[in-house]
Amino acid sequence: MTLQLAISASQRSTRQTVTANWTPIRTENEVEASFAPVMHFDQDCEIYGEGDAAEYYYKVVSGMVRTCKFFADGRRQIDGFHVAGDLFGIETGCEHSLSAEAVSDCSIVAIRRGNADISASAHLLAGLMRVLGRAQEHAVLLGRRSAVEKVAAFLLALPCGAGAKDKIALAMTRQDIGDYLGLTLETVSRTISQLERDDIIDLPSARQIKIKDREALIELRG
Amino acid sequence: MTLQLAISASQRSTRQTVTANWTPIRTENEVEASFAPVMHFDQDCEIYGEGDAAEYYYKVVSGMVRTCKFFADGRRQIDGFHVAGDLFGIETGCEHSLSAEAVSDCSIVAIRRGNADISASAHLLAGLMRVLGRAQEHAVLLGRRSAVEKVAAFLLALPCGAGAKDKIALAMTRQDIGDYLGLTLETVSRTISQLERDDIIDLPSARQIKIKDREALIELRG
DNA sequence: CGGGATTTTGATTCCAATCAAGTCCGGTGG
DNA sequence: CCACCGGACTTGATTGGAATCAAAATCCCG
Repeated sequence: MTLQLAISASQRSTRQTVTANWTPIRTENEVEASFAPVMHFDQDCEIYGEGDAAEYYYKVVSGMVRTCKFFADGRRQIDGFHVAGDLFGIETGCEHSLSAEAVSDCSIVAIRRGNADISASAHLLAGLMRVLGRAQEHAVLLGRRSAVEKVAAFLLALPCGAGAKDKIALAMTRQDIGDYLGLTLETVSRTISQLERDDIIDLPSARQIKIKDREALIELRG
Repeated sequence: MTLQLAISASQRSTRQTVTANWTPIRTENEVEASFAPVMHFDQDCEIYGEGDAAEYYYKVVSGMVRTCKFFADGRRQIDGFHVAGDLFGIETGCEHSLSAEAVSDCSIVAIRRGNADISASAHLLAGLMRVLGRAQEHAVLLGRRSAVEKVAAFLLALPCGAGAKDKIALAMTRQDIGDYLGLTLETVSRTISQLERDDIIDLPSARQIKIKDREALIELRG
C-alpha cells in the first residue's frame, strides 16, 4: 500500500500532482482485452502528461479521473471528470493532448491502441461517441453562460450517490470545479452558497450536497 | 437554381435561418456509401434542427456549415464551423442534439447511419476522432481565456486561402465568431480592430484578413 | 488538540456586456 | 454613373458580473 504524499499546494492552479505512483494488479474478470492489468493511482497522481506517447487509452474502474490542460501562466482547464466505466485518453495523434490525474484514489485499465482496435469493439465505439457528446455539451456550457447557469448545470450532471437520490458526494475541490466551469474557486463557492441560501440545495458539509429543489436548478440551468 | 430569400435579421442571435431549400444531385465519383446524393443548401438554410431524427450524418463537400445550439432566451452557442472534408451531425442518441446551418452556399453528402456503419470504415472513424479532438480544443478555448486570446486562437485555426498564405477570407459574420468564442459581436470587432492597430493583422475589408505577424498572434494566443 | 489545506465571505477592480450612435460597403434602381 | 438603402461592422459611453485581493472560518487528519 502506498502512502499519500504531502502536496505543496501554494499557488493557484499550478501543477500539484505527485509523481506517478501506481500498483499494477492482474485481474481475471476484465471484459476488455485478453491482457488488461488494472492499475491503481493514489489521489493527485499523474496518470499521463500532455505530450506523452499515447500508446494506450484508458477506462476507469473505480474512483475519479480528471483530464486537463495546463497553460504557461499556471491556469488550468479541466476537460472532464471521469468515473467508473468512462473512457479517456483517446487521441487522434500519437501523443496525449491533455494530462490525466487521479482526483481520488482510483483504479483504471489501460488498453493498448491497435491491440484492441476501437473499431473492432462496438462497446468501445459507443464509449467514444459518449465522450464526443460530452465534449460538445461541455463546450456549450462554457460559452456565454453565467456563473449560476454553469454551476446549476454542473450539479445536475453530477452522478448521485447510489440509493440516496439527490445526495451528491463531491470528490473534487472548488478549484477543480472552477477549472472545469471556467470560473474561479471563489465564484463557485459564492454561487453554491447562494443556492443554499435560496433553499435549492443543502450543504451538510462542503463536499456533501443535497438537491432540495431540482426543478429550480433546472430552471436556473436554462 | 433556388433564390436566396430575404432574411428578417432583426434581433440578435435569434434564429434567422430560411426554411430548408436544397437541391439533390446524384454523383458518380463519391467514395462513401454506394448511394450518396449530394445536396446543395443556400446560405443560412437549416440543414437539420435540434431534435430532428438523426438518420444521417453528413460530410461537407464545399462551402461552410455551422453546428449550434439555441437557448430559450435567444442566445446561441456555435459548436463548430465545418469545411470541405469535415464530418458533422454524428450523434450517440437517435436525435440531433445541435442544429446545422449553411454559413455560405454549400454542398454536403448525407450518409445513412447503420447503412455505412462508422466502425466499418477506418476513414469515418478517423473523421470521428478528429471531431472529438476539435470539440476538446474548443472547450479549452472557451474556458478561462481573455477576448484577445480567443480571437488570436480563432484566427490561427482558420484555414488560409489556397496559394496566398496568411490571407484569410472570413465566410462568417462577427456575430457568428462571437457565438463561437463566447463573446459579443462588439467585443470581437473591437479585438480585431486592436490587432490591426497593433500591426499584427491587416484588414483590406471586414471579411478579408491578412496575418502580418504570426509570431505575435501565437504569443497572444498563449 | 494543532496545523494546514480548503472553503467561505468581504471589498475592490477590471474586462467584457450592454446600450447607443455612427460608418462602411455591396447591391439595387433611377 | 450615382444616389440610396439595408445589413454588417465599428466605435464610444456606461454598466455589470466575475476576477482579484484579502482575511476569517471551517474542516480534516494526524
